[in-house]
Amino acid sequence: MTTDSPATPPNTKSMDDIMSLCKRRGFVYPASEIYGGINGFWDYGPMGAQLKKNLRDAWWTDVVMRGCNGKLGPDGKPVSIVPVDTCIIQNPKVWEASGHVAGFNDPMVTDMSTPDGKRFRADHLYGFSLMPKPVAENMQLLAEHLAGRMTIEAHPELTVIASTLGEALAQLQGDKRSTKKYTFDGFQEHETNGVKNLMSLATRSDGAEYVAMIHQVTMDEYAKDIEKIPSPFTGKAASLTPPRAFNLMFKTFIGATASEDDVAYLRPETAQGIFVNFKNVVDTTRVSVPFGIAQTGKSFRNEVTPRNFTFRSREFEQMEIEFFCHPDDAKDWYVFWRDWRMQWWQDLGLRGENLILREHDCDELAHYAKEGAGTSDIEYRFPFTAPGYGELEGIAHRTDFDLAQHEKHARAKLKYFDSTRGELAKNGQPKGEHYLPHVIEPSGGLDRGVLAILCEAYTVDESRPSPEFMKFHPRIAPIKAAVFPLVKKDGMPEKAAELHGELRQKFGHLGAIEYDEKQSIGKRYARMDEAGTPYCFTIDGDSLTDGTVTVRDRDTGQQERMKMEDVAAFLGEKLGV
RNA sequence: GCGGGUGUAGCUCAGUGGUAGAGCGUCACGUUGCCAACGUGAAUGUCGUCGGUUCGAAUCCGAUCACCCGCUCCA
Repeated sequence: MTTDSPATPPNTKSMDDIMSLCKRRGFVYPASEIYGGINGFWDYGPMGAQLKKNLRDAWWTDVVMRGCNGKLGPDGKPVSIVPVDTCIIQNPKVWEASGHVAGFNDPMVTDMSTPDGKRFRADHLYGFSLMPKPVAENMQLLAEHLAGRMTIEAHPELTVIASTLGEALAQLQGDKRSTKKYTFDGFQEHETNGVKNLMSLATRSDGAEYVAMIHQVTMDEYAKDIEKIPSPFTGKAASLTPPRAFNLMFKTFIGATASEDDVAYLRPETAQGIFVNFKNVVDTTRVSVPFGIAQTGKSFRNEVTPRNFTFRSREFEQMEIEFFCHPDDAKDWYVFWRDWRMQWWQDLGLRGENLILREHDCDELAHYAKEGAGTSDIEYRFPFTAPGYGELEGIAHRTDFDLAQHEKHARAKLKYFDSTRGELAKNGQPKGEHYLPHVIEPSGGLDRGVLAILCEAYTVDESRPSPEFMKFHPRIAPIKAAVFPLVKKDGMPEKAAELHGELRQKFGHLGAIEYDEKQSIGKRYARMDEAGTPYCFTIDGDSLTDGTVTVRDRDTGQQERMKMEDVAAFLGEKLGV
């Protein structure tokens, strides 16, 4: 970041206009639109599917096949990456080990008064309340209270975490804070409007009589009186966050009977498929640490609020690398990946100050990254986040958290034997070292990448005949080139069809090569501008006599003339092949 | 999850109780020798969905769904 340059204006492009173009030109459609759509899901049309494939291919080629495009790692050696393609559905124990199932399946409350922000299930909080006896004697009033139709001042004085009422009672009876001050004549269960409570007469040390109640803290009480509920850990009031349902995991059933015994989950990240195959890859493919395993694929999360076009959707595709290295080298590799991934996005056209690299502060680090060398985000300033930014890719030092978890839960030996380390033996060879590798995880969002590229490419220039156009980098443009006969006569269509066939044969594996003879030449150029086609080749009268064609550049509108036989070489160079 | 807004042709939108419209785009034919050219013609609508009020609903009422914005949330 430079400090003396003027502030970049926020991204002022209109998201409505971008979405409109995406629909009009077949980039993105609302999923199952003819049925009214479905919240949080989007489909890609012909243009979008090819754009997305081109981005995925660029990643696959540059990261996996070319090992960071040939850039040497911090150890001075070529970067080694191998791909896998693992299942969306894994053994449910995978997600127990990774922590995805246990912590985030139920409404959770976070206790901000504890140093580490303890989190517990909302329905596991039980409160101990006291009511003056005269009120309790009026059972009608009490019933109204229990049904939530009226409030009487009976906020819990004390809370505990328990999964049942009985467990709560046991805990409270062992808690000096209550037993020191009160004597009880025995708790009995009462049920009012389906709500079960334990109630007892209580006598305070000074002789005052109360009704004591142990009850589960209801959602209603959270909503109304959360400020007054004391922390179960510290006793402080006003320290609980409202219950939040983290229905992160998509649940499904294996087999036709669909019973609770057959529960499985759609993966919330591709990473775990890599971790559980770490040993397989090490044992079968002659890789050695440091090396990475890469995977692209769909993941699923029940987002709280899917929003902002495709930015936060419930089904999305990731491009993930888990890079395994010796713990001592983790810092170097973290820096390497962070910088190279930033460079990669820039090279695809996300230049300028709409793209930033942001190092996380300590307090926002994920649980698995606390001990690590750091986490950073590559963020893009989308029109809907401006002047803020939205995450495109996260680069995290995950330490050995995941491998350690799987080692424990699966009781598998995942330690790596590194024969290049350890003290030297008598013969001068290292003795080797067993260790659990640390992991640097560059995890990118493919759909978010596509969205960023769409937003970046969208350009309005009122001075052009076609003001609205898409400035895709040629490498990811879904249509690579178009061939036109200037007019539909005099043998021009035949000549153009010939060139079209040749280009399609040579470059069709990279993207579409279009042929268009409909309507005026200006309209055809405009159509291609809107689809983001970088080059248009036009056959005119001269083509028939001297074998030259014109090539028009999308961004400048400039034309130049070249020999027809040079067209393929020209386009190949522009596409970087 | 809460609050606000929007929903009519592929896109942008008009239509406030009485025949479903415009511009652009698309397609066809003609014209056209390089930048959304011109002429003629054509196709395209569960008016988001369901229900109610009414002789009659795109229009009024209710519910619901989707999208947008703000809050919240996002290991």
